[in-house]
Amino acid sequence: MRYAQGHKAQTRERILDEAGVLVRRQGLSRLGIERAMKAAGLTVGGFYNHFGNRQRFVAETLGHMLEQSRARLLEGLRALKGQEFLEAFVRRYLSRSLRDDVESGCPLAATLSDVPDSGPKAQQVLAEQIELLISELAARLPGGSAEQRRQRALGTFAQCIGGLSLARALGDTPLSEEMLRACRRMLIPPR
Amino acid sequence: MRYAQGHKAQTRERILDEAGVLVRRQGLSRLGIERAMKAAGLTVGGFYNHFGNRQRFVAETLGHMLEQSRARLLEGLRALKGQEFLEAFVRRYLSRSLRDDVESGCPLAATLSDVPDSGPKAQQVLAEQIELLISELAARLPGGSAEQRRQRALGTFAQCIGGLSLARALGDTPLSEEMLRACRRMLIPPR
DNA sequence: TGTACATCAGTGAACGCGCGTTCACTGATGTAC
DNA sequence: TGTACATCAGTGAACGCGCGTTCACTGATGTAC
Repeated sequence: MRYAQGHKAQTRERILDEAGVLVRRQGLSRLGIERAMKAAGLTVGGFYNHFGNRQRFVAETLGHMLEQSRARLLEGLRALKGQEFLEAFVRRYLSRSLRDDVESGCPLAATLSDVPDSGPKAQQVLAEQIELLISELAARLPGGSAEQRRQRALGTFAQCIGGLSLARALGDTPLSEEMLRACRRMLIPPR
Repeated sequence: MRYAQGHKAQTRERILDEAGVLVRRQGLSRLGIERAMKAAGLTVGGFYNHFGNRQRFVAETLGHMLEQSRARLLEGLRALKGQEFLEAFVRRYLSRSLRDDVESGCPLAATLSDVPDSGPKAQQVLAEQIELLISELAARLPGGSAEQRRQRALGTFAQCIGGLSLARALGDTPLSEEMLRACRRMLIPPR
């Protein structure tokens, strides 16, 4: 081999990392090959040494991003259970900081509507990642049976995603703040 | 004047109608001038007789679409109030038919993430339309004070949007159905 | 140890394509006389 | 009533640009002898 073992794999990882940043900023559909390569310190031509074509690249970037973001979303919450976990998760998700920190925040909101146009592979990756997140939520949420907790996980997550998407789209308006607060209160009723 | 009064205005309306269909199918960011004009039975060149540039066109299409869709969303529900209204609205919104009927269904899900990149005018239009919908919901939902009903409207709507977006992105998977059902149940607790 | 060769990650120029925008033109209609 | 002119919605070709993709090439490294 030409380089130290894993050099190519490292480069590939770096491209995916940088692509993830671009996608968070501008959405899946605007992910450009030249821009992603440039962000990784490379030129366009080398792209096809790592990825078959743009569609496969998009699907891989999506998976890479969602893996990272799922880990970050649950970071430090692994010890919590029940009501405590619910409150911590919702407060983290529906926060001004997650709304404004587009680059490291949750990419799902900026990504969901582009997935159907990004090919079946991307859709499959999305379904897998959501399933994983829902399972992890369901395992920690309060509630009775496993089925009840799973339903709660689905509903809670949908409201988080919807609230965050709306708050981001509403930008700097007062309505944006109001939206975050209303969703938090609905998911965490004051005791 | 050259044509019967209002001819130009009618053409403009037709372009916006057709553009709306395209946006529902492919999202705001993929709205192309040539395609929109062709769909309206015209050629590219005439576009600038009606709209200043693409960005303004996108904002106008967004407003046009959201006006239409708000009317359709509340159609036939104007007489209902309180719990009855809530149930009817949620059942209509979080249904398989609204999920699959992308072309006449709610365009917000396919549009939200593109708005920040579509200029300040588009963002303003979005905020106005959401405010209108929230007000109409708040006026009809069950609950105590006006403030409480407004919060409920915000939260309910966020969950509807989130659930629909996720269900659409998940496509034909079982998870998609599950998502719709869980959100419906969470918003309409069985009595 | 030294030399020739093979490998292959990355380069850089070129391509065809779709896009937003511009612009000189057309031709049907309304208006002035 | 008839004729010449003005208006203007719509046409169609052209433009520059960014994009995904291709491909001949480079040059640093590992391997064979």
